[in-house]
Amino acid sequence: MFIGEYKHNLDAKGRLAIPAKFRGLLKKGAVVTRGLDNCLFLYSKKEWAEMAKKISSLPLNKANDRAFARLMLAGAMEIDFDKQGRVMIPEYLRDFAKLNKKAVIAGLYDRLEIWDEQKWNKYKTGTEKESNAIAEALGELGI
Amino acid sequence: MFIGEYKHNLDAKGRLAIPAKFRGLLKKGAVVTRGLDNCLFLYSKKEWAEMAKKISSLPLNKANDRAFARLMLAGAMEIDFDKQGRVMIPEYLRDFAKLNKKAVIAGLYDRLEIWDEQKWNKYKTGTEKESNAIAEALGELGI
DNA sequence: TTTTTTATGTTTATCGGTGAATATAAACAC
DNA sequence: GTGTTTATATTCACCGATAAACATAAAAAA
Repeated sequence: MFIGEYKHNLDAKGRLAIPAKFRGLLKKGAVVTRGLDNCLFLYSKKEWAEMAKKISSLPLNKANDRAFARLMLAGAMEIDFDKQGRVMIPEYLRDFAKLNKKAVIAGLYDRLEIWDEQKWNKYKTGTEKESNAIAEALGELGI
Repeated sequence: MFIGEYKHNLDAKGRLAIPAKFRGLLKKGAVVTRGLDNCLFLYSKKEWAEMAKKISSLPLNKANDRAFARLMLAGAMEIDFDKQGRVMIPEYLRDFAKLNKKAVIAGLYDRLEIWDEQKWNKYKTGTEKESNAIAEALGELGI
Protein backbone atom coordinates (compact mmCIF):
# COMPACT_ATOMS: atom_id res chain seq x y z
CA MET A 1 0.00 0.00 0.00
CA PHE A 2 1.03 3.60 -0.50
CA ILE A 3 2.90 5.47 2.20
CA GLY A 4 5.35 8.33 2.19
CA GLU A 5 5.68 11.80 0.80
CA TYR A 6 7.61 12.76 -2.32
CA LYS A 7 8.38 15.94 -4.19
CA HIS A 8 8.38 15.86 -7.96
CA ASN A 9 8.20 18.34 -10.78
CA LEU A 10 5.75 18.53 -13.63
CA ASP A 11 7.37 19.07 -17.00
CA ALA A 12 6.37 21.67 -19.54
CA LYS A 13 3.69 19.41 -20.99
CA GLY A 14 2.01 18.69 -17.69
CA ARG A 15 3.50 15.28 -17.06
CA LEU A 16 4.39 14.10 -13.60
CA ALA A 17 6.75 11.30 -12.67
CA ILE A 18 5.21 9.00 -10.09
CA PRO A 19 7.70 7.75 -7.47
CA ALA A 20 9.15 4.44 -8.49
CA LYS A 21 7.97 2.80 -5.29
CA PHE A 22 4.35 3.35 -6.19
CA ARG A 23 4.43 2.19 -9.75
CA GLY A 24 4.10 -1.48 -9.11
CA LEU A 25 0.57 -1.25 -7.77
CA LEU A 26 -0.52 0.99 -10.59
CA LYS A 27 0.90 -0.79 -13.59
CA LYS A 28 -2.47 -2.22 -14.48
CA GLY A 29 -3.95 1.21 -14.87
CA ALA A 30 -4.83 4.17 -12.75
CA VAL A 31 -7.36 6.95 -12.55
CA VAL A 32 -6.94 10.51 -11.26
CA THR A 33 -9.88 12.46 -9.95
CA ARG A 34 -10.69 15.66 -8.19
CA GLY A 35 -10.05 15.13 -4.51
CA LEU A 36 -10.83 17.04 -1.38
CA ASP A 37 -9.08 20.19 -0.19
CA ASN A 38 -7.94 20.96 -3.72
CA CYS A 39 -5.74 18.00 -4.25
CA LEU A 40 -6.05 15.16 -6.72
CA PHE A 41 -6.73 11.55 -5.84
CA LEU A 42 -5.06 8.80 -7.75
CA TYR A 43 -6.56 5.33 -7.53
CA SER A 44 -5.69 2.05 -9.06
CA LYS A 45 -8.13 1.15 -11.78
CA LYS A 46 -9.55 -1.63 -9.74
CA GLU A 47 -10.47 0.55 -6.80
CA TRP A 48 -11.86 3.13 -9.13
CA ALA A 49 -14.04 0.74 -11.07
CA GLU A 50 -16.05 -0.11 -7.98
CA MET A 51 -16.66 3.51 -7.20
CA ALA A 52 -17.58 4.43 -10.73
CA LYS A 53 -20.16 1.74 -10.94
CA LYS A 54 -21.84 2.89 -7.78
CA ILE A 55 -21.77 6.47 -8.83
CA SER A 56 -23.16 5.81 -12.27
CA SER A 57 -26.09 3.96 -10.80
CA LEU A 58 -27.32 6.97 -8.86
CA PRO A 59 -30.81 8.06 -9.93
CA LEU A 60 -31.05 10.71 -12.64
CA ASN A 61 -33.90 12.57 -11.07
CA LYS A 62 -32.05 14.09 -8.15
CA ALA A 63 -30.10 17.24 -8.85
CA ASN A 64 -27.56 16.58 -6.12
CA ASP A 65 -26.80 13.13 -7.37
CA ARG A 66 -26.32 14.39 -10.89
CA ALA A 67 -23.93 17.06 -9.70
CA PHE A 68 -22.00 14.54 -7.70
CA ALA A 69 -21.76 12.14 -10.60
CA ARG A 70 -20.54 14.89 -12.89
CA LEU A 71 -17.90 16.00 -10.47
CA MET A 72 -16.60 12.51 -9.91
CA LEU A 73 -17.01 10.90 -13.31
CA ALA A 74 -16.38 13.77 -15.66
CA GLY A 75 -13.65 14.87 -13.31
CA ALA A 76 -11.84 11.59 -13.56
CA MET A 77 -9.33 10.57 -16.16
CA GLU A 78 -7.66 7.30 -16.93
CA ILE A 79 -3.94 7.63 -17.07
CA ASP A 80 -1.21 5.49 -18.50
CA PHE A 81 2.38 5.36 -17.45
CA ASP A 82 4.97 5.91 -20.10
CA LYS A 83 8.22 4.04 -20.02
CA GLN A 84 9.69 6.53 -17.62
CA GLY A 85 6.90 6.22 -15.12
CA ARG A 86 5.29 9.53 -15.94
CA VAL A 87 1.60 10.28 -16.21
CA MET A 88 -0.11 13.07 -18.05
CA ILE A 89 -2.32 15.21 -15.82
CA PRO A 90 -5.02 16.82 -17.95
CA GLU A 91 -5.27 20.55 -17.94
CA TYR A 92 -8.57 20.80 -16.11
CA LEU A 93 -7.20 18.77 -13.22
CA ARG A 94 -4.03 20.82 -13.07
CA ASP A 95 -6.26 23.86 -12.88
CA PHE A 96 -8.38 22.34 -10.20
CA ALA A 97 -5.42 21.49 -8.00
CA LYS A 98 -3.60 24.70 -8.90
CA LEU A 99 -0.66 22.57 -9.94
CA ASN A 100 2.14 24.64 -11.17
CA LYS A 101 5.50 23.03 -11.25
CA LYS A 102 6.49 21.64 -7.89
CA ALA A 103 4.13 18.96 -6.70
CA VAL A 104 3.92 16.68 -3.70
CA ILE A 105 2.84 13.09 -4.04
CA ALA A 106 1.60 11.57 -0.82
CA GLY A 107 0.74 7.95 -0.16
CA LEU A 108 -2.56 7.60 1.70
CA TYR A 109 -2.73 3.84 2.03
CA ASP A 110 -5.18 3.01 -0.74
CA ARG A 111 -4.69 6.08 -2.85
CA LEU A 112 -2.16 8.71 -3.77
CA GLU A 113 -2.74 12.38 -3.35
CA ILE A 114 -1.18 14.97 -5.63
CA TRP A 115 -0.75 18.45 -4.22
CA ASP A 116 0.71 21.70 -5.31
CA GLU A 117 3.73 22.06 -3.07
CA GLN A 118 2.72 25.40 -1.64
CA LYS A 119 -0.78 24.26 -0.86
CA TRP A 120 0.61 21.16 0.75
CA ASN A 121 2.91 23.12 3.00
CA LYS A 122 0.17 25.48 4.04
CA TYR A 123 -2.21 22.68 4.68
CA LYS A 124 0.33 20.80 6.72
CA THR A 125 1.32 23.68 8.97
CA GLY A 126 -2.36 24.43 9.35
CA THR A 127 -3.27 20.95 10.42
CA GLU A 128 -0.29 20.36 12.63
CA LYS A 129 -1.55 23.15 14.81
CA GLU A 130 -4.88 21.45 14.98
CA SER A 131 -3.37 18.07 15.49
CA ASN A 132 -4.14 18.03 19.16
CA ALA A 133 -7.77 18.63 18.40
CA ILE A 134 -7.63 15.92 15.78
CA ALA A 135 -6.08 13.53 18.23
CA GLU A 136 -8.91 14.16 20.64
CA ALA A 137 -11.45 13.58 17.95
CA LEU A 138 -9.79 10.29 17.11
CA GLY A 139 -9.92 9.43 20.77
CA GLU A 140 -13.64 9.76 20.66
CA LEU A 141 -13.66 7.28 17.84
CA GLY A 142 -11.82 4.84 20.05
CA ILE A 143 -8.64 4.84 18.01
CA MET B 1 -16.68 3.52 -20.41
CA PHE B 2 -16.68 7.28 -20.78
CA ILE B 3 -14.85 9.46 -18.29
CA GLY B 4 -13.09 12.77 -18.47
CA GLU B 5 -13.71 16.26 -19.65
CA TYR B 6 -12.82 17.72 -23.04
CA LYS B 7 -13.16 21.10 -24.68
CA HIS B 8 -14.03 21.23 -28.35
CA ASN B 9 -15.35 23.77 -30.78
CA LEU B 10 -18.38 23.54 -33.02
CA ASP B 11 -17.66 24.66 -36.53
CA ALA B 12 -19.73 27.20 -38.41
CA LYS B 13 -22.08 24.48 -39.60
CA GLY B 14 -22.85 23.09 -36.18
CA ARG B 15 -20.57 20.09 -36.33
CA LEU B 16 -18.73 18.90 -33.27
CA ALA B 17 -15.66 16.68 -33.15
CA ILE B 18 -16.05 13.95 -30.54
CA PRO B 19 -12.82 13.20 -28.66
CA ALA B 20 -10.91 10.41 -30.30
CA LYS B 21 -10.91 8.38 -27.09
CA PHE B 22 -14.68 8.10 -27.12
CA ARG B 23 -15.19 7.16 -30.73
CA GLY B 24 -14.50 3.50 -30.35
CA LEU B 25 -17.58 2.86 -28.25
CA LEU B 26 -19.76 4.88 -30.57
CA LYS B 27 -18.73 3.54 -33.96
CA LYS B 28 -21.79 1.33 -34.14
CA GLY B 29 -24.12 4.26 -33.89
CA ALA B 30 -25.07 6.94 -31.43
CA VAL B 31 -28.04 8.97 -30.32
CA VAL B 32 -28.18 12.52 -28.98
CA THR B 33 -31.07 13.87 -27.08
CA ARG B 34 -32.09 16.55 -24.66
CA GLY B 35 -30.60 16.03 -21.24
CA LEU B 36 -31.07 17.47 -17.81
CA ASP B 37 -29.72 20.82 -16.67
CA ASN B 38 -29.61 22.14 -20.21
CA CYS B 39 -27.05 19.82 -21.60
CA LEU B 40 -27.32 17.13 -24.25
CA PHE B 41 -26.98 13.43 -23.59
CA LEU B 42 -25.20 11.27 -26.10
CA TYR B 43 -25.57 7.51 -25.88
CA SER B 44 -24.26 4.64 -27.86
CA LYS B 45 -27.11 3.01 -29.70
CA LYS B 46 -26.98 0.09 -27.37
CA GLU B 47 -27.13 2.13 -24.18
CA TRP B 48 -29.83 4.23 -25.70
CA ALA B 49 -32.01 1.23 -26.35
CA GLU B 50 -31.91 0.35 -22.67
CA MET B 51 -32.50 3.88 -21.60
CA ALA B 52 -35.42 4.32 -23.97
CA LYS B 53 -36.97 1.18 -22.64
CA LYS B 54 -36.73 2.40 -19.07
CA ILE B 55 -38.17 5.74 -19.94
CA SER B 56 -41.05 4.40 -21.92
CA SER B 57 -42.02 2.19 -19.03
CA LEU B 58 -42.50 5.13 -16.69
CA PRO B 59 -46.07 5.40 -15.42
CA LEU B 60 -48.27 7.73 -17.39
CA ASN B 61 -50.01 9.16 -14.39
CA LYS B 62 -47.31 11.49 -13.18
CA ALA B 63 -46.86 14.79 -14.91
CA ASN B 64 -43.14 14.89 -14.19
CA ASP B 65 -42.55 11.52 -15.69
CA ARG B 66 -44.49 12.37 -18.79
CA ALA B 67 -42.53 15.57 -19.22
CA PHE B 68 -39.28 13.72 -18.77
CA ALA B 69 -40.24 11.09 -21.30
CA ARG B 70 -41.17 13.71 -23.87
CA LEU B 71 -37.95 15.57 -23.30
CA MET B 72 -35.78 12.56 -23.82
CA LEU B 73 -37.68 10.53 -26.37
CA ALA B 74 -39.06 13.21 -28.63
CA GLY B 75 -35.73 15.01 -28.62
CA ALA B 76 -33.69 12.04 -29.67
CA MET B 77 -31.86 11.89 -32.95
CA GLU B 78 -29.53 9.35 -34.45
CA ILE B 79 -26.21 10.74 -35.49
CA ASP B 80 -23.43 9.54 -37.75
CA PHE B 81 -19.76 10.24 -37.56
CA ASP B 82 -18.00 11.59 -40.60
CA LYS B 83 -14.48 10.52 -41.44
CA GLN B 84 -13.03 13.15 -39.16
CA GLY B 85 -14.99 11.95 -36.16
CA ARG B 86 -17.42 14.82 -36.22
CA VAL B 87 -21.14 14.68 -35.60
CA MET B 88 -23.78 17.09 -36.76
CA ILE B 89 -25.82 18.47 -33.86
CA PRO B 90 -29.27 19.40 -35.14
CA GLU B 91 -30.30 23.00 -34.68
CA TYR B 92 -33.08 22.38 -32.19
CA LEU B 93 -30.64 20.63 -29.89
CA ARG B 94 -28.05 23.34 -30.25
CA ASP B 95 -30.75 25.79 -29.29
CA PHE B 96 -31.84 23.73 -26.36
CA ALA B 97 -28.33 23.50 -24.93
CA LYS B 98 -27.51 27.08 -25.90
CA LEU B 99 -24.51 25.76 -27.74
CA ASN B 100 -22.55 28.48 -29.27
CA LYS B 101 -19.00 27.72 -30.23
CA LYS B 102 -17.02 26.42 -27.32
CA ALA B 103 -18.43 23.22 -25.95
CA VAL B 104 -17.47 20.78 -23.24
CA ILE B 105 -17.83 17.05 -23.73
CA ALA B 106 -17.98 15.16 -20.46
CA GLY B 107 -17.81 11.41 -19.99
CA LEU B 108 -20.44 10.22 -17.50
CA TYR B 109 -19.69 6.51 -17.58
CA ASP B 110 -22.51 5.28 -19.79
CA ARG B 111 -23.17 8.48 -21.66
CA LEU B 112 -21.54 11.66 -22.86
CA GLU B 113 -22.83 15.06 -21.96
CA ILE B 114 -22.42 18.06 -24.24
CA TRP B 115 -22.43 21.45 -22.59
CA ASP B 116 -21.96 25.01 -23.59
CA GLU B 117 -18.61 25.88 -22.03
CA GLN B 118 -19.89 28.83 -20.05
CA LYS B 119 -22.80 26.89 -18.65
CA TRP B 120 -20.50 24.08 -17.71
CA ASN B 121 -18.12 26.36 -15.87
CA LYS B 122 -20.92 27.98 -13.94
CA TYR B 123 -22.40 24.66 -13.04
CA LYS B 124 -19.06 23.34 -11.91
CA THR B 125 -18.06 26.25 -9.73
CA GLY B 126 -21.48 25.99 -8.19
CA THR B 127 -21.05 22.37 -7.26
CA GLU B 128 -17.40 22.42 -6.35
CA LYS B 129 -18.19 24.70 -3.48
CA GLU B 130 -20.26 21.96 -2.02
CA SER B 131 -17.40 19.57 -2.30
CA ASN B 132 -17.50 18.78 1.38
CA ALA B 133 -20.82 17.22 0.70
CA ILE B 134 -18.89 14.88 -1.54
CA ALA B 135 -17.05 13.43 1.36
CA GLU B 136 -20.30 12.64 3.06
CA ALA B 137 -21.76 11.21 -0.09
CA LEU B 138 -18.74 9.00 -0.46
CA GLY B 139 -19.38 7.77 3.04
CA GLU B 140 -22.96 6.92 2.20
CA LEU B 141 -21.82 4.96 -0.80
CA GLY B 142 -19.60 2.95 1.45
CA ILE B 143 -16.45 4.03 -0.30
C1' DT C 1 -31.93 26.50 -66.53
C1' DT C 2 -29.39 29.58 -63.68
C1' DT C 3 -28.48 31.30 -59.32
C1' DT C 4 -28.30 31.01 -54.50
C1' DT C 5 -28.19 28.56 -50.42
C1' DT C 6 -27.31 24.66 -47.47
C1' DA C 7 -25.20 20.57 -46.37
C1' DT C 8 -21.35 17.45 -46.74
C1' DG C 9 -16.47 16.30 -47.74
C1' DT C 10 -11.58 17.45 -48.13
C1' DT C 11 -7.32 19.83 -47.23
C1' DT C 12 -3.99 22.27 -44.65
C1' DA C 13 -1.94 24.24 -40.50
C1' DT C 14 -1.37 24.38 -35.74
C1' DC C 15 -1.16 22.67 -31.42
C1' DG C 16 -0.77 19.30 -27.87
C1' DG C 17 0.32 14.72 -26.51
C1' DT C 18 3.66 11.04 -26.78
C1' DG C 19 7.98 8.88 -26.99
C1' DA C 20 12.85 8.78 -26.83
C1' DA C 21 17.53 10.53 -25.53
C1' DT C 22 20.51 12.81 -22.64
C1' DA C 23 21.95 14.77 -18.43
C1' DT C 24 21.82 15.19 -13.52
C1' DA C 25 21.20 13.40 -9.05
C1' DA C 26 20.49 10.00 -5.59
C1' DA C 27 20.95 5.33 -3.66
C1' DC C 28 23.48 1.23 -3.19
C1' DA C 29 27.31 -2.12 -3.16
C1' DC C 30 31.89 -3.00 -2.83
C1' DG D 1 35.38 6.70 -0.87
C1' DT D 2 34.79 4.97 -5.42
C1' DG D 3 32.26 2.91 -8.84
C1' DT D 4 27.78 1.14 -10.29
C1' DT D 5 23.11 1.15 -10.65
C1' DT D 6 18.68 3.22 -10.42
C1' DA D 7 15.74 7.18 -10.28
C1' DT D 8 14.62 11.83 -11.59
C1' DA D 9 14.92 16.15 -14.47
C1' DT D 10 15.05 18.25 -18.83
C1' DT D 11 15.13 18.68 -23.63
C1' DC D 12 14.05 17.65 -28.30
C1' DA D 13 11.61 15.54 -32.15
C1' DC D 14 7.76 13.31 -34.03
C1' DC D 15 3.05 11.95 -34.75
C1' DG D 16 -1.78 12.41 -34.38
C1' DA D 17 -5.80 15.11 -33.17
C1' DT D 18 -8.15 19.24 -33.63
C1' DA D 19 -9.40 23.84 -35.82
C1' DA D 20 -10.26 26.34 -39.56
C1' DA D 21 -10.55 27.21 -44.20
C1' DC D 22 -11.75 25.66 -48.52
C1' DA D 23 -14.05 22.81 -52.21
C1' DT D 24 -17.63 20.02 -53.89
C1' DA D 25 -22.30 18.22 -54.17
C1' DA D 26 -27.05 18.54 -53.39
C1' DA D 27 -31.19 21.11 -52.80
C1' DA D 28 -34.14 25.07 -53.14
C1' DA D 29 -35.56 29.34 -55.20
C1' DA D 30 -35.90 32.47 -58.97
